Amino acid sequence: MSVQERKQRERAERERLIVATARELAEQQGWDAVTTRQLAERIEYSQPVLYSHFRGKREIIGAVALQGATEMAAAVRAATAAVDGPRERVAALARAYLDFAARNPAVYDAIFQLDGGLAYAQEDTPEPLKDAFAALLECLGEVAGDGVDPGLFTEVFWASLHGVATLTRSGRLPPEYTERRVELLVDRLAVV
Amino acid sequence: MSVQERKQRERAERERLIVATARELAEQQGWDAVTTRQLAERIEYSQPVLYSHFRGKREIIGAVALQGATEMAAAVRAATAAVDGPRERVAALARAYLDFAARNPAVYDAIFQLDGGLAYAQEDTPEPLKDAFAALLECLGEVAGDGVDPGLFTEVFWASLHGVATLTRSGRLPPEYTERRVELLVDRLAVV
DNA sequence: TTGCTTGTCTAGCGATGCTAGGATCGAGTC
DNA sequence: GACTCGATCCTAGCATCGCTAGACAAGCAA
Repeated sequence: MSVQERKQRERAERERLIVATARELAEQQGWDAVTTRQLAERIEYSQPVLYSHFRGKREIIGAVALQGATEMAAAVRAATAAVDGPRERVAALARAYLDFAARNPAVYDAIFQLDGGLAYAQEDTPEPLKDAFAALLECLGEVAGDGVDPGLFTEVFWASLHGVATLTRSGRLPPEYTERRVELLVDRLAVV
Repeated sequence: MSVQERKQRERAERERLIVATARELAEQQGWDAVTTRQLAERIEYSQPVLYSHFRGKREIIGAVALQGATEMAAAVRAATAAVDGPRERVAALARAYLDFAARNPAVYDAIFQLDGGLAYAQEDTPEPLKDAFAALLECLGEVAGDGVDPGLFTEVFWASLHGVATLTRSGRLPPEYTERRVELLVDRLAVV
C-alpha cells in the first residue's frame, strides 16, 4: 500500500507543479504563451503527461482560477478585517480587489475572463468561487441599504469593480484616476 | 481614370464584404470560428486576399469594432433622445447599452474585450470610439453631481455597465435580475 | 504583338491543441 | 533471482491555425 501512496503523492505533487508553472508562465508572458509544449518543457515532462492530469488546456486554466479565487478571498478578508467603519471597510475592499487584479492579471483573467470550464452562480459552482463571492458579500452586505437584497447589491458592486479592473488593464481606461473612481463608486453605491 | 475608379470602388466593396462577413460569422459561431480560411471561403476569395486589405486577423477585428462603435453610439443616442427627465434618460441609456451588448455579443467583444490593435483613451484614438464615449458623456454628464468631473463619472458608470454586461454574458452573473441591477446602478450613481 | 504591372491563387511554413501506439520500467509472483 | 504484466511515459503524427513566398494569369501600355 505504501508504494501506491507514494505514487499518489508524487502524482499530486506533479499536478501542483503543472498548475504553478502554468500560472507563472501566464503571469510572465500572458496566457497565449501557455502552450502545452512550452508548459510540458518547463515541467520537464512530455506533452501527453498534461493530459493524464487535465482534460486539456481549459481545465488547467480552471485549476489556476480556483487557486486564484482562494487567494483573492483571503486578500479581501485580510484587507477588510482590521478596518473600522463600514464605509472605510468597503473602500479597503475595493482597493484590495483592484490591487489583486493589477498584481495578478493572468490569474484574474483565469477567474473572471477566460473559459476554465467552471460553473458560476449555480449549485455545482466550486467552493473556492462561492467563497470568493462570500468574502465580498460579508463586507458589502453591510452597506446594501434598506430594501435592497445584499446579494444583488454585492453583484452590482462587484460588476463595477470588474469593469474598472478590466477596462483599465486593457488600456481602455487611463490608469491615473483609479483611486478617484474607487472613491466615487464607494461614495455613491454604499449606504452607510 | 474611370477604370481605376471602378477598381477602387470594387476594392472598397470587397473590404466591406470582408468586415460584414467576419462580423456575421463571429455573431453566428463566435470569434474562434472566424478563421482566415473560413472567412476567405465565405467571401469566395483565397486567404491572401484578406492580407491585401488588412495586416491580419487583428485588424479585421478592429474594423468590426469601429463599425460596431458607430452603431452603439447611434443606439445610445436614439434611446435617450426622446426621454424626458435626466433620471429616466440615464436608465434608458443603461438599458440600451446592455441591450446592444446582449444582441451583438461578438461586436461588443470586438469593441471592449478583444485586441483589435486600436488605441483607446488617447489622442490617436479612432473617431468612432471617441464618439461612442461622447454619446455616453452627453447623457451621463448631466447626472455627475456637483464637484464630480463628468468625464470621470462617465467612465465609472460605463465601467459598471461593462462589468454587468460581460459578467452576465459569460454566465458569471445570473441574467434574471439585470433590470433590478440597472435600477440600483441608476438610483445610486446618478445625481438628479 | 510584346512586355509589364497588377491582382490572385496554390502551396507551404512554423506553431497550435490533442492523441494513437509503441517502448520502458517496476511491482508482484514463482 | 528471473519473469510476467500492467502502469507510465514518450515519440511521432493529425488536423488546424495565422500568415507568406512564389508561380501564374489578366489586362493595360508601347
